[in-house]
Amino acid sequence: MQNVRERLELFVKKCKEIGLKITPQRLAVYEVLLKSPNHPTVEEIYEEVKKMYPYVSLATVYRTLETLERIGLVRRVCFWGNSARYDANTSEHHHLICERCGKIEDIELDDRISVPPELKGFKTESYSVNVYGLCPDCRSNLPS
Amino acid sequence: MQNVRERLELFVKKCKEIGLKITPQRLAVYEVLLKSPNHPTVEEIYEEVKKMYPYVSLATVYRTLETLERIGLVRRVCFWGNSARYDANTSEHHHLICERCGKIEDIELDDRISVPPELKGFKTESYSVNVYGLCPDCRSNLPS
DNA sequence: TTCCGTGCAAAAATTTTGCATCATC
DNA sequence: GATGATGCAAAATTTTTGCACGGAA
Repeated sequence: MQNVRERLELFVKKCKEIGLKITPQRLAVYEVLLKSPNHPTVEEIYEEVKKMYPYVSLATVYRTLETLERIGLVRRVCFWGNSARYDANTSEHHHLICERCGKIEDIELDDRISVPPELKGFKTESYSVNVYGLCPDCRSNLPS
Repeated sequence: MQNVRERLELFVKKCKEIGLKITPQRLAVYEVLLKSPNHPTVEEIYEEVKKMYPYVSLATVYRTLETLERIGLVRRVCFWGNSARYDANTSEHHHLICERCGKIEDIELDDRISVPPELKGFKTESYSVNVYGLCPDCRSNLPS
């Protein structure tokens, strides 16, 4: 989490390279995502950004997320439920997903998978593993 | 694909066990999913089901998918884009996803990952690997 | 006959878009 | 000052829900 500042600076640098303007809203959205331990929905990101910029628009959040995704700083992860979730950790990493409530946590795995550079005509670039299961809360409240 | 019949029979059996009624709409939705080589959106499933049952309602498709998911016959896979996609292959298997257009294909991987039965308090049950890359079409039409 | 499931339509939730204004470069 | 980003509101899309009717058990 200490590298939030660094990563924001990288973001600024990248924006300048590409010719994107650096606005407080963009920085705020990315910062929220960087500081978020889980994988927030758009609505959650919006609520958080509003704490800093009360007049921000939800449309701006959507547009910013789209931009961040396009330049590769954020990845859309939508495993469960109806709304997309976002993740600022775009490095190779993995997820633990509760099949019951949809909770998502990042995990480390010891094993590696070797993916061929080309598969079914696709040029492969990265992979991520989703582990499904039941979270502690759902294990205790098992009804149904 | 030859086991569509078997799997429909399993479905019927499962419904009887649980006390769910067997309706033509349910069978049709599941059949469409079983025969689908890719991962259709709800709308696509609806269109396909309508070919057999022109008066079927979209709400029924949504409700049926929810039911199928609940009894474990179908999994929601929503890697990209805005709408959920469904997959009748609930066994351990993996996906190849185009980062540009969202195309999804099932793949086989030689490597296995050993997942501990318990992880961060979660009781783990299964996993799946998503490989990201560029599909053949997107590789040729590369304009960014 | 008894319920569960369906269809329809309306409502709710989510995402996108048009346009005038504002801020960054 | 030029251009791109924002805010607002409206539109489009996707998903859920209420309720009366119909069909499966």
